[in-house]
Amino acid sequence: MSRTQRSQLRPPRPGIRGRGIPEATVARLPLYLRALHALAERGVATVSSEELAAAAGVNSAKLRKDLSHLGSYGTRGVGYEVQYLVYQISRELGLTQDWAVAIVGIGNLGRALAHYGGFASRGFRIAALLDAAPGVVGQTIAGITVEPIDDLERVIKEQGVSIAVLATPAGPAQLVCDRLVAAGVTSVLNFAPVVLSVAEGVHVRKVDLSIELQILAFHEQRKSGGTVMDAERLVRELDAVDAVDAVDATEAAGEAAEAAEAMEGMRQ
Amino acid sequence: MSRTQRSQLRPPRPGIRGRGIPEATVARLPLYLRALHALAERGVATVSSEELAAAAGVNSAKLRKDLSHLGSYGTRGVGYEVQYLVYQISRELGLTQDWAVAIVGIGNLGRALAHYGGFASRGFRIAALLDAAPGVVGQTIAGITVEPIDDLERVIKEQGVSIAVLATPAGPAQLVCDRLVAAGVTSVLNFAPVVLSVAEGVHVRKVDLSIELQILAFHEQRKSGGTVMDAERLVRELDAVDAVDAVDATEAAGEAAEAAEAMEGMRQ
DNA sequence: CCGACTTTGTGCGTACGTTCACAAAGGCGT
DNA sequence: ACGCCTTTGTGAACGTACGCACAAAGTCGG
Ligand SMILES: NC(=O)c1ccc[n+]([C@@H]2O[C@H](COP(=O)([O-])OP(=O)(O)OC[C@H]3O[C@@H](n4cnc5c(N)ncnc54)[C@H](O)[C@@H]3O)[C@@H](O)[C@H]2O)c1
Ligand SMILES: NC(=O)c1ccc[n+]([C@@H]2O[C@H](COP(=O)([O-])OP(=O)(O)OC[C@H]3O[C@@H](n4cnc5c(N)ncnc54)[C@H](O)[C@@H]3O)[C@@H](O)[C@H]2O)c1
Repeated sequence: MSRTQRSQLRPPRPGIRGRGIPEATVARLPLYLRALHALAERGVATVSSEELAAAAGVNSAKLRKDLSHLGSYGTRGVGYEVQYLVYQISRELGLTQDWAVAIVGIGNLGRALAHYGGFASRGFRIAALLDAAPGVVGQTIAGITVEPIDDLERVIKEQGVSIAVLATPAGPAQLVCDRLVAAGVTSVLNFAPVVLSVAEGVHVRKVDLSIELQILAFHEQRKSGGTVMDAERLVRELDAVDAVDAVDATEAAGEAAEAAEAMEGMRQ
Repeated sequence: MSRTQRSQLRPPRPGIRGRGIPEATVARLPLYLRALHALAERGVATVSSEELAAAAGVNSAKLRKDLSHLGSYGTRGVGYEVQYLVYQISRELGLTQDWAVAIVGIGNLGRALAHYGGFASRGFRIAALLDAAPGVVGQTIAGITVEPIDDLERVIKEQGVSIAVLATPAGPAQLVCDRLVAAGVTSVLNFAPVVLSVAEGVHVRKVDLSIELQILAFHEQRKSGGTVMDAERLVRELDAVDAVDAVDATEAAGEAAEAAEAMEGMRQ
């Protein structure tokens, strides 16, 4: 058919020769790091992949594969040296240097973040707080004076901020983000419930509590809606549908587990 | 039915997961929902997958596939009816009913969450606040009185709480979680930097701001050394490296992609 | 120095997720 | 009534992630 030879069209760009660490792995490294810190504090010198994986709540094979992306840092028959591994992961994550972080939007959330001590201990220094409200600007929070948003560009540059936390309302978020990026910020942690669009090369991660709750609600509904997704029953119904081959077979199959059909009538 | 009469070619058997919606899709539905709400507020009646995808910041094919898991709710040549889609997604996510949510640990973060209005508007009713500190218990926050942690079981049951937000320090988190689950909670949104272990059937989602920052730092480190990460340039240089396959790649390439290689030598 | 034992690092099969591309569906103008 | 144009829904290719299972590598007691 006409659709085939695509594989030749694109010069294959396979894995960039080992250097690129999978995103999924990167997301787990902080987890390992935390577990390792806890072990180090307890004076543990050496840990096996099995133990560390248990502490981090992951499969041990996955942990080993993750670590193998950083290099061969384990000793067969023994495990990993805790201190050494802490250092290697820290280095890989860029935590051996200090990062200046700015928080923009010092409301309920921004305030809580500013007070939180868990950042400094990981190499993130809160270098500036910014807000637009006259009542907020000038306040001192956790030892830092809130600066006016008009000074954004100056503050970002003076402090060498490259990572910003965005905690303004949704409305001004994109605008503020644009200014941050223009001022030199290249990573944004966004709490505002909006999809930010940024230039290529700028990294945005979002934290959206509403979304998390909605995902939980989805699963919650599954649980309460009848018994726990009875697989047997579902199969039986699908088979029944196959046998009958009724008019709306597809739809019935699609909605087998529930009476969405009834809802259909509710529309409008 | 009025809607469709899909091709008879394919036996209606998408697999044993007739009703199972992929987790990745579930995670995006709230995003679509938010975009749809915004459209509805602007009075838009109909939207194409292309437009909606842009608003949600995803690929349009992905959006269509996601929606196709809910049913065939679009009209070819036209798009999706906004109101109808809002209803269908809401129903799928279980947002047509009200969920009673408890927040445990009313410190910096718990307080911010309690004050946040964005939950109620999505069908999440904050039904209880719980804390252990005598100074906090009895306070009224956002119209709700903080109850003592000793009353956890009673409160959870009285209010019919099935979703809890855990915002205590890391130390007591697992213990509190166990009590919550024992009292009937089956979904937990965890802010404490610990890996919670729960019985099967209980859903835990975690929000960890430190981890998010560390992931950003990782990417930030990759960028620094060059100016603004120019994707084209990077690819060109990587190709060069591949071709040469030598230890001494260009300096710029070394910084961008081969940094870890050099570090490799530093070990020991 | 050896052989038993432990644990790593990874090949491989499988499952899941993403994206492309297009036939089929349906509206709409004429 | 018809053909054009837009857009959906989905098959298929591709890519990424996961976890099992095991050979290789190393430790350690004797
Ligand atoms: N508080 C929560 O628990 C929570 C939960 C989920 C999401 N969020 C989101 O996080 C963001 C912040 O929430 P919040 O509860 O702190 O809101 P908030 O209203 O308490 O605080 C917002 C702060 O941003 C400031 N601000 C407004 N416009 C600004 C601008 N242009 N530049 C700089 N600062 C500006 C305001 O002065 C205010 O201090 C919101 O987008 C909210 O939707 C908050
Ligand atoms: N504040 C932040 O920005 C932030 C950021 C990332 C992570 N976190 C995490 O979120 C959690 C809460 O952070 P926070 O800043 O609000 O801390 P916090 O110390 O301000 O508040 C913790 C609250 O939990 C209460 N508490 C302690 N033990 C309890 C128990 N056994 N039962 C019930 N309540 C108990 C305390 O009385 C206190 O009110 C912590 O685990 C923290 O690591 C917070």
